Amino acid sequence: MKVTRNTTAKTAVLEVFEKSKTALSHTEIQKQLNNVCDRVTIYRILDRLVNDDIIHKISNLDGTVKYAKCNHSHQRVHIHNHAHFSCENCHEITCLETVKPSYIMPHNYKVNEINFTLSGLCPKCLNSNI
Amino acid sequence: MKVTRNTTAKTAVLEVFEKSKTALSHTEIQKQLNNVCDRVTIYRILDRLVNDDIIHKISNLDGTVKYAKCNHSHQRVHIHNHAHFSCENCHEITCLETVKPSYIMPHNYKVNEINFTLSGLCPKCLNSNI
DNA sequence: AATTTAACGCAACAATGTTGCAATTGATTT
DNA sequence: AAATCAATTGCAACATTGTTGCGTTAAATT
Repeated sequence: MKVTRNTTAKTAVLEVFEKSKTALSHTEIQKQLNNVCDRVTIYRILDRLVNDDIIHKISNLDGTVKYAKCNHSHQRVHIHNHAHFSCENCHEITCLETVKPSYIMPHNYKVNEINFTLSGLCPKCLNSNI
Repeated sequence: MKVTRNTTAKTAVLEVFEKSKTALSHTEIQKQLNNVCDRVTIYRILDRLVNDDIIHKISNLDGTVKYAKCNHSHQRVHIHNHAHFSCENCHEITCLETVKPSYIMPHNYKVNEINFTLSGLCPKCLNSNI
């Protein structure tokens, strides 16, 4: 098996995630990194972190892709089946770790993963009367 | 209010949707149209059809965007809150019109729209023992 | 048939993501 | 501490996807 290394670029990316309470796009991460590393390197780090189950990928309704740190606090095996909220006003994406949808599937489908994104107004924007 | 016109390009795009049982990406539509119109025109037609509530936009887990015809059969006012299934093997996306998730939201969020995508194996691929 | 303007084609651009390859550097071994 | 190995990086080049401006075309109405 491949050994993964703790490089300065990877550490820097992880710090950005640590500081952020919301999900981040590649571009947002790049801006915060301030030329710590190349654009391509960020893509590769994100790929690795997703593979290692350290972050997860979220694709938004408008087609944009964001990443967020996984919260492993309570589970041994991490499951990504929680919901995300996408604010139409500030465009922030937050994980709704407590929201787990229930649903009934037709027969003959094998479900491996679910993606549940709700959009509307987040508490912050709702309170400022948009 | 703007008047929308029935152009040959728009009719051709609608025919492609009519023939297809699954959701289609811009690229897939373009291939089926065989130079009926320009690439840009397809984008503009898709935008119009989404606005007119004739098709809906689905953004997939992997970041790809697809479109599918809306099924207005039983409702007056169309709601897009049904689930989609994305097959990991054949990459087809189908609407699961009957699947509607139930969930409980934290306070202070205003939900306008939901996107619920399940991925795994569709009946066709499940039966061929992948 | 004339008129109006929605829709179109084309070109050019912007954003996002990918790939190949030589150089670098983290981790391990000697 | 130096040598070794390969994971990781930077750079350049490319691919894909989506957008915008503008002059032209063609639906729909008069």
